[in-house]
This record gives sequence, C-alpha cells and structure tokens, in this order.
Amino acid sequence: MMEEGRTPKIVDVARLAGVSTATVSRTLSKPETVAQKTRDAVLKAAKESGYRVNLSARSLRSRRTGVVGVLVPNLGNTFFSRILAGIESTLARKGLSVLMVDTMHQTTKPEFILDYLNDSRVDGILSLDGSLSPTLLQAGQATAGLLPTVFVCEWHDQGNHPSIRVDNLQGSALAIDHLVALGHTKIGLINGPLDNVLSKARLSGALAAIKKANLKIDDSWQFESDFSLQSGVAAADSLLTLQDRPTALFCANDETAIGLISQLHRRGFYVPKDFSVVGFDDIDIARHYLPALTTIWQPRMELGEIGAQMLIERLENKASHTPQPAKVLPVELIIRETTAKPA
Amino acid sequence: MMEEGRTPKIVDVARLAGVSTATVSRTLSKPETVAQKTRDAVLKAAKESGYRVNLSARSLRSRRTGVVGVLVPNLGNTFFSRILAGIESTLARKGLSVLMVDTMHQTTKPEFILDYLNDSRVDGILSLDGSLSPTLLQAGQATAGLLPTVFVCEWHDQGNHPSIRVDNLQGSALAIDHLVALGHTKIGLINGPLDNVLSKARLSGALAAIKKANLKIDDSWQFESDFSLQSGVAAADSLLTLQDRPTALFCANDETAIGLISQLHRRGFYVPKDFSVVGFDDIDIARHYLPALTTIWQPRMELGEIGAQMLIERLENKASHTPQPAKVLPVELIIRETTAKPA
DNA sequence: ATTATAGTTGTAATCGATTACATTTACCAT
DNA sequence: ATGGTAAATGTAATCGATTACAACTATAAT
Repeated sequence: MMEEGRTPKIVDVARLAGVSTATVSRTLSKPETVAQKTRDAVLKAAKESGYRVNLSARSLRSRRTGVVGVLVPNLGNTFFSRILAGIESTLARKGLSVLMVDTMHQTTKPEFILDYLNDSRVDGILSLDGSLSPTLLQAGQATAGLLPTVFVCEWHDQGNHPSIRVDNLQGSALAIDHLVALGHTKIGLINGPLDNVLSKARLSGALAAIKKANLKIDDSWQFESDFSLQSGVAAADSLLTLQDRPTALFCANDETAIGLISQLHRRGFYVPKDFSVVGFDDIDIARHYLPALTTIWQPRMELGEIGAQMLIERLENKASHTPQPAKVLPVELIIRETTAKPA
Repeated sequence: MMEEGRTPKIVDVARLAGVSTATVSRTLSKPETVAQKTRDAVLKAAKESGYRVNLSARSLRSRRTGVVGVLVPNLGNTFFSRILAGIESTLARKGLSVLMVDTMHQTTKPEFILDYLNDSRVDGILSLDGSLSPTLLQAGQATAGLLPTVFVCEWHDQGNHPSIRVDNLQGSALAIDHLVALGHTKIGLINGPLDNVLSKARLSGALAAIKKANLKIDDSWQFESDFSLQSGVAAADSLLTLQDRPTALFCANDETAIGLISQLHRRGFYVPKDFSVVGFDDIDIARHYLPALTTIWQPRMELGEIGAQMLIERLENKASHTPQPAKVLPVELIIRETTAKPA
C-alpha cells in the first residue's frame, strides 16, 4: 500500500522492492541487464505503487526525449493521414512518440518552428514539408548540432538530408502517356506552387512526357494552384476563358482535380465528355467522387513507415553520418472515370 | 562570443549578462518582475549566446510541461482539421503546444493512451473522443490527480468534465424538417456507431423530429455506419436490398453520405432524383461534391477555440473546480443539391 | 534621521530520474 | 582452495532549469 496524496517516485519503488534506484531504472529501460528474479520484484513493486516515470527527469538526465517532430504542410489534406499512420506505428514500435506540427496552421514563421523544435523537445525530425530545409540548416549551424532529419514525400536539394519519396517523374509520365494513348493532343497542366519541389518534379516530368509524345503545350494551358480545392475552382474559371482549350488536364493533386471538375460542371462542362482529368495522390475520396477520379496512386503507408525507419536508424547509430541516397518508391496509374477519348 | 561545441546554459547567459541565474530565469518567464535595464542586458546576452531553454529541466522543476494532449478519433477525417486549427492557434497564444494523439491509429488500447498521457507529458487534455472518459476517470483515481480535461464535439455523461459541443438535436431536427418540408414521408437514417454520443444524440434528435412530423420510421430503414466512406457504401447496398425503401436518408456525417451517394450512383440510382440525402459536418469537399451535398454546418473553428479557452481557464485557476455546464453552439442547415421533392 | 515598504536581485535547495564507477556475488577453471 | 571473469547491484554525481527565502536597495512616511 502507498501512502496517499503523493505520486510514487523511483525511490518508493526501490524501497518497496528492496533494491536501489539504479536497479529500478535499469529494470525499466534495460531489463536484460537485471536478474530475472530482481526484475520481477521491481515490476511488481512498480505496478503495486502505480509508478509512472517522470519524463522530464528522464530526458533531462538521459538527453533523449523519445519524441520525433513531424512537420506537416497541411493537416487538412487527407493525403497526409495515411502517411502519418505509417510513421506513428513504426515509431511506436520503438517507444517513440510523435509531436505533430502543422507548418500551415502554426501561427508563426519558420524561425519559430525551429525555436520550438529544439533538441530538448525532440530527438529528430520527419519533415513532410520541403520548404523548411534551408532554415533548418541555418539553425543547425547556430546551435550545437543539427537535429537528425529525414524528409518524407517532399525533400530539399540543399543539405543532403536523407529522404524517402515517390517517383514523381514516373507519375507524371504515366498520367501524360495515358492521356496521349487516349488520343489527346492538347494537354493542359494545373501545376502546384512553383516553389514546391513536388510541383517542380511533376511539372518537369509532364513536360518531358509531352515532348516525348511530340506534342506542343501552349503556355496558356498551364495554371498554377496551391493544392487546394479552391485553386482547382479558380483554374477551371481561367481555363474556360480560353478560346483554344486543351482537352485534357493533369492536376497537381487530387484536391485540385476535384475543385476543377466541380467548377467545370457548374459551368456546364462535363468530365470526361468535355475534358479528361487526371489527379495525383489517390486520396480516399478519389474513388468515391462522381465521376471517380483517374489518378496516380502513391504508397502512402510505406512512405511513412520507411521514413520513420530511416530516422530510427539515424538516431540509433549517431556515429555514421554516411549520407544515404534518397529512396524512391514507384507509383501506379489508377484509371477510373475522369478520362476518356477526346470528343 | 561563445566557446564552440557546447550549447549555452542558463549560467552562461547569467555570466555574460553579469547577473544570477535566477534573474535570467525570471527575465524569461516573469519579465515584469525584473528591472527594465537588467532585462535588456539579459535578453541581449541570451540572444548573443544563442541560448535555448532546456525544456526538460524547466518542466522537471516547475511541474508544468506547456503541452496539451489532443485526442482525435481519426485524423484521416478532414472534419477535425479546422477544429485543430482553432485549438492550435488559441493554445499557441498562451505559449502552449499540442501533442496530438490519434486514438484510432494509436496501435494500442485506452490504458496505453493514459499511460502515455501522464502528467509529466501534458498539463491537460482536450478530447475529441468521447469514448475515453470512463478510463480517464479510473486512471485519475489510480494516480494522484486527474488531468484537467475538456471535451470538444464529443463528450461523456459520466464524470462532469466541461465540454463544448454543437446542438446535435437541433441539427437532426433541421435536417429532418427540411426533408419533411420537401414532402418526404419515408425517411431513413444512416446512423453512426451506436456507442458514440454524437450518433446517439443525432439519432434521438432525428427520431423526435420524425415523430413530431407524425411520420413513422420502419426499423429496416435504419442502418449503422462507422462514419467512414466505406460504411456509406455498405449502407447503400443494404438499402437497395429493401422492397419498401425510404425516399430520403439522413446520414451520420458527410463521409458516410458521400460513400452512400457514390455507391447508389454505381448501382444506377441517382441523388436527388431517386433519393434525397443529407449529411452532417459540412466538410470542405461537401460543396465540391457532385451533386453538392446538403448538410449541417458546424462552427468548427469556434469549437476548437472555445474548447482550448476553457482548458486554459482550468489550467490557470486550478483552485476553482466549479463544474462548468456544457457549452452548446448552434448549427446551420446548408441546402445544396442532394435534396429534392420525392419522385 | 529612522523606519517601513516595495521592488530587485542573489544563494542555494530542489525537481526525479539516469549512469559512471565501484563493489559485491556467482561461477568456473586451475 | 584460489584466482579470474562476468554478471548483478549499489552509491552518489549529474542533467539544467525554477523558486523559496534571504538580502539588499531605493523611496516614502514619520
């Protein structure tokens, strides 16, 4: 029995089990170094007393937090949720937990994020946001050491952080080739933000594929979006102002594609009758949209799992700083109902 | 200039500014108790040395973490993202940060979540998941004190935790009344999980409204879902096996409604021609769906803001345990394209 | 001039674990 | 029996801040 009114500390457990605090500590973190019999006694005492380790004390002394910061550009986009699931389950298996930071919501600027994610809060960073790298690097120079960082999905060319991503060029090529095979010769692009690495990769992949098919692309057939539903709507309006319109559109992501299709529809143009549309990501709702969205599927769970695994490896052997090459996973074209032969 | 290779600690700043560590500490946390001149010197020294407070040391001593745990049933549902935005911005204004826990992804069971969210990790809890309350209470008895908890959206009848929610009964009534006004007399329900407080509230609101309109509801017109797209699909299939079918469906949430509409469509039944459908939540995509979804709008940002504010108040005056009554916000019916007069 | 008071600042104990190092125990080979 | 080695455990320093309390200063009131 414990005396009431005080949360038990490690000394209480030690006393109860008849051992030293060191032994209790070891039982909890390196059980294999403690004799079976002692271990049992300690665990019993810990359970009886309702002991919970004080995490602040632990990380103050051990210089580890057990927390990984995950930077997400926009939690509102469902694309990220399955990646997060992969990250979370992989980290949980190692006893690590996730501190999620929405770099869009976060009321503040990059410098704040770095101030926030200092090494007394997290042991490492998984960034799904490629735009933060330069600042991260700066901060790394300013303070003692750089936090181990792995980029997932997005990446940054400067600073050779390890990264796991998808073959965006291949994705674009699959999309364009599909449209070309259907007979489209006038293909437009709803690009993502032009400062985003994904957008840039997908754009250059698309342009390459268009060129390879010996097609031309009019500058007026390219529109800029910010990956949001709303920017798809805007793109539709811009598209319809054109005299000479493309017959097919390849979109930066599914949300943009849905916004686009939705607005085209409201303006009396139908997909795929009047326009073919291809998205990117295969978010959950893509298959349930009407018409169901033709899109590029990404192995989202795997991206999260592998990214987390890469970070774990960096955390475990801090010594080796061998700059791992970026890992790249393949994508797949999912043909549904938003693409057809041109009218 | 600092010597390299060592991250500066509070003593370094103190030395640099020519004051004691106590003064540095106070400058950083209670500036008003420090003379202007001293304050300036300390801040200058802190900046020059690139000092970052060690959060583990701080919370070990101060017994506060500055972190609020947010329990989310399913991050993959976009419904939550705007609530989270409201929570995050409100907490950030007070220097508090968010530790997000997806109670669905979390590989483990409630007892784990509580073990995880112990008071050395968070100062309080915002729960968007009503199912956890009983366990929370148990844990509160087992350990020293209960973590201050506020429920947002969902709630629990046991244990009078403060909560902020939406008028679910009113939402159901608005939906049903709308369908009745259109002339529907055979109204079916796609309910959420029957152990969920939201589902129960919405169901009883709907039944009351149906009764008030002097209509009957056949048991076979009620279907159970789990708020997912997939369960909407399943509901459509069940619905179509019926001989005597309702002409309108009120769904537990928008995702279910979209799954339902999508599958009805694939089976050759159209909305709103063959069936009228009303959702609940007004997620971002609702207005961009084809047909655009008639639904019940919730003040999501406000839910998050007020919930966070309520928790902040509890954290600030720990003394007053006056059990605040649940706050309830109104909802709105948004009429779009999925409802029409019965055929 | 003296005392009271409020405003600043410093000293040093403290939060609760981990872990380097020392010590003891157990076991085996000689 | 003896020495050597490995395994298990204990002692006490340590992580880096916060804060109770003491001490000092400046100003106002008497």
